[in-house]
Amino acid sequence: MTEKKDGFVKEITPKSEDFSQWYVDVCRKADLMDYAPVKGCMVIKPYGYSLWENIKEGLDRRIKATGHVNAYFPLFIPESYLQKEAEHVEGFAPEVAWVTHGGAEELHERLAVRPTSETIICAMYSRWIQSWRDLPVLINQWANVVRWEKATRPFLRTTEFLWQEGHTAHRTAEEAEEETLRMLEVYRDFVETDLSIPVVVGRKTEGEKFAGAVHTYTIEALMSDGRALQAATSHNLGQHFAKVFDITFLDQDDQLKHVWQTSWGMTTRIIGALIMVHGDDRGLVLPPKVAPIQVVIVPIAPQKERERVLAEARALQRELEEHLRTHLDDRDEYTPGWKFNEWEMRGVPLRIEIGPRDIERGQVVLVRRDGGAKTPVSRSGLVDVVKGFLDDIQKSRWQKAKQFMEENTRTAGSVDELKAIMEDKRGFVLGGWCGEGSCEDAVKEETGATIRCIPLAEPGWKGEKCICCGGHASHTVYFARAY
RNA sequence: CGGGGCGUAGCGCAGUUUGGUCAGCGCGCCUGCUUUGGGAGCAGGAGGCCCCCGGUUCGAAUCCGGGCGCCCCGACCA
Repeated sequence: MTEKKDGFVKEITPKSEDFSQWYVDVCRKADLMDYAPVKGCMVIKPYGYSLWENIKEGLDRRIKATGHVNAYFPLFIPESYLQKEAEHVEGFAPEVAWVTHGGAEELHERLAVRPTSETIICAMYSRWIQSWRDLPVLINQWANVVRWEKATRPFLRTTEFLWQEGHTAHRTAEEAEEETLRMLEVYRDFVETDLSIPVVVGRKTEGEKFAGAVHTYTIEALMSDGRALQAATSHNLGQHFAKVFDITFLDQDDQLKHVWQTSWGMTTRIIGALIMVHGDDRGLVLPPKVAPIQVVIVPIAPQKERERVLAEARALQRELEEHLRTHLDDRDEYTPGWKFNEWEMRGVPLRIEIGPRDIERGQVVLVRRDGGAKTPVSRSGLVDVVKGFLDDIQKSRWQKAKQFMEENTRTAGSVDELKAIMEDKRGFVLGGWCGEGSCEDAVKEETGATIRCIPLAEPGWKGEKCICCGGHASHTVYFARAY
């Protein structure tokens, strides 16, 4: 696997040869994660975790800017709590991990390791909320959750994963709906702006919505193998949980009422999306805004000039690190060429090479991860130039992904057409839908594609008839095979 | 839960068909010297419960039973 070609090392299975293997190779070669001893669990290694921290920071900032505060609820949920909301139990029961013993003693009531925190949080809200003056409650938590999955893949589906879950309670149905959409927009903005991943914004069908929700909104992204991935969801819970957990408040009109609730989340799965949207045959490609290292400096230091070059490289680093996440790779045991390949596999957006030749000319060489173009740049005023490059890389990631999504969004008038597209090209397919679950199921059975969402914005093409039954299409929806 | 693949040095693998100089290779690691603009070279060196348990046999990495684990692909989920 280590043979060279075009000067680049091939340690990664080409995408075109085996996409799944490519994905796993990138996860490992980019040093994002390692497999843990427990089935379906992984270690998020420092480089991967640093990426997650940057994602967290960008999203957390937006969550707080919309008036939410962070809190932390317990990992363990009494079984009886989980049982309260019928749809919710049914949805999560098959994948809950249970704690049955504390030390040697068997527990009187089993404890669920949270698969999501609606129930425990609602139980607390019912104690905290009494008056309309207590509303809205706008709380978010960053936590780990566990879902006992049968088939797992790094980042995309792991037994334990990290996420953020927002849980809010409101006075009116309208306010809850506004909140649900507000947070959907927060996700869209974050994913599109910081991750350069274009998404389709829409509502889930009854069959695809969250267990216990009135309805679920989603942002759906398209991976470079043509499969869709749900990047984040926002649920309008209505009063389902409020009723079973007895979350009531006395309103201004002296009436006792149930609150209206929402919940919304984004997970470490988004890292999988980042890999699959931007990565290439040489490895990871990271958008500068979330890259753990935005700029890596690789000194070209022949023995005789070693000290001189390193001194320059260090000066360069001091200058840049005030503004950017910078790393100087001054390891002596690797050659420059080795380092080039290494940092490219790890997706660092911009590399700066500095060697004796550059010092003579008062310049450095900038090399973009996307495209790999080498540009000599004057040493003076470098910070602004580098920032300009990073902005441009962020933008061009976006444009490339956007173009890919547009080119891979097709239309179908029948199940046969959809099926042909799914077998050949995949991607998003717009089609008419009558609104019946039976047609949704039949399409899935026949083509492997599910309804990813009913878009909120006009998709620019209208399906007149249901692609399945031929009846009147009440919606034009996005179909895709999904992760 | 179905289908496939795989467990031998830190990693990637060969060896298993046909039991016996079979504990091997590449990378990595350690020491030294020479090197440094796209994974450097030479020399020397360290490193093993061959996944686990049982059986067959004079003898098992290899054959037979039974476990366990991991990966991939499908169905369910973020």
